[in-house]
Amino acid sequence: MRSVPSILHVDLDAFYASVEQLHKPSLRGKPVIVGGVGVRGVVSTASYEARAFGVHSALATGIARRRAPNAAYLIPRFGAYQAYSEIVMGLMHDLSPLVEPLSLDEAFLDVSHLFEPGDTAGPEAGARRAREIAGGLRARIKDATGLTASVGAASSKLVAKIASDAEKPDGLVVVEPGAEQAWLDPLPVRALWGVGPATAERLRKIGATTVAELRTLTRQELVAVLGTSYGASLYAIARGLDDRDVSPDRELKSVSVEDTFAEDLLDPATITAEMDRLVTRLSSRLRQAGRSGRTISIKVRGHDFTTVSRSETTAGPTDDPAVIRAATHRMLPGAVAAATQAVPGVRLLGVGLSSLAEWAQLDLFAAVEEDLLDEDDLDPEMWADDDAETNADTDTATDTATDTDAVADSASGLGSAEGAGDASDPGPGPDPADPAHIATPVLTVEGERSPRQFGPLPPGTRGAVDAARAERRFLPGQDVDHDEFGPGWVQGAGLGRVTVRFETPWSEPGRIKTLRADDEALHLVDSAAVAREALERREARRAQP
DNA sequence: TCTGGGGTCCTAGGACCC
DNA sequence: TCTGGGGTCCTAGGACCC
Repeated sequence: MRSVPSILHVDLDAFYASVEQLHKPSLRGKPVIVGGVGVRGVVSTASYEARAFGVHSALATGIARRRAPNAAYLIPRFGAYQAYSEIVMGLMHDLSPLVEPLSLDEAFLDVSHLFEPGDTAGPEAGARRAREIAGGLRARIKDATGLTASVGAASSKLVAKIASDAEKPDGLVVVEPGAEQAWLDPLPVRALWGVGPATAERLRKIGATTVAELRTLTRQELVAVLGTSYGASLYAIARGLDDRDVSPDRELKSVSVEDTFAEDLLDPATITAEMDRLVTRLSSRLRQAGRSGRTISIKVRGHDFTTVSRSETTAGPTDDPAVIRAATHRMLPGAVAAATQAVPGVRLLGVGLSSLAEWAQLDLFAAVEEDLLDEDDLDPEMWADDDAETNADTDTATDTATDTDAVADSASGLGSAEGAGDASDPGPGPDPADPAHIATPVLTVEGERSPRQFGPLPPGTRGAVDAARAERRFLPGQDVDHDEFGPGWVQGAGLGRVTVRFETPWSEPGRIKTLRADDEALHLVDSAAVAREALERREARRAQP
């Protein structure tokens, strides 16, 4: 704990939904819901207008649609969010080298070095200084991106985090040193970081619903109910005792991918085939992150939500898809049997790797060869009954590389057409002999370095989006470009038609047109490229007198 | 039309070794 | 020939966060 409120917690308000409103002028001031739009989707982020209808994160999209039938339901565009996140994290780095990202939209920041001797004169002086620092950062974020950030400043991470939440959205709360306890006391225990529904219920049973009540419990009582580690830490937390440092370089501990299927899988061959696709996705993510690992885990969720995991630990680290695939094949039958014991049907499959090691990245070209081998490596037997799907999957895998490439590319200017070209081009796969192609994964690895510097890799709904792109299926929210009508976004699709709203982040609200889904003039566009153009135009406008 | 996808951390039991 | 205690690794599951 410090004598000044020099730890900031910065949290972008309704981040995904806010980026969508910035990018889609017709949605500003309207309820916007970002998340899974399918039958088993859940809400990632709801705009504040949508929250008024009782829609919030983690709510089933089906329920959200009943509560807010007129809201816009959009799939996440992670490329765009990543681009905005990098700008915001960059602004924080301008202020301090000690930035600890928690996600794309959230970070701790240690700004101790910006306090001068006079600022430690008393709690008021320290708070004043913190307010200046945080206020300046909020203004720069708004200026550079158009997004609002809520900031909490305090003498510890614990209090800063809760403070940032206290006056959301667009809030700034500074808790003066010495005032922490009085500030925490009236809060519900649920507000404490790490106290979820289960812990809150246990605490309620022993008479604690607020922090003040929690503080009346002895350490022994808490340890008895919650266990040694958690009980002791909650005892400290209730007293505002938290001396954790802001740590900028947190190691990645595991990498995983999973898919929930619109309809339960029943056929063992299909289950295995889906697992193989996940392994392909996982190994491409591992390669991008430059990691290998020793523990291979799978996850199977049955129709009734029974969730089973199995894992196997190898002697040495691996990122070899053949090794991972073989392990999943050994574990899958038992896990599926356990998860479907009561009710048949698999709703989710997942695979992950942990006990990670830095992967010696001595030979990037070897990684490229491996990449190509992977595609050929797919067991043809597995796909014998569905050739079309095999092709779609191959496109998906190559697309992943191209997609990330476009993210890196667009930093240097254009490249927005790249993604669109690739998406609509059903031509043959990349030519391994073509040096331009060899260069692609190398760029991908380099390109990932900057996001990783700031935070976790964008989560992987990429798989679904890439599949949609490969099949030229349009999903609501996606960026498109039409040769005649110009840029816009997909408002809805179905029955061979696509409804597009022709507007851009830098235009007035635009008009809707309904087009044929097979319209050759309509292309999907990489969302990261659109975001970068929006940010660049904003910067250019700002630079004018 | 109920429940995503990416993570982190903790616990508890069993195996194995000393 | 009844059983000990600690440390580490592995596995499975659960709580929690965004």
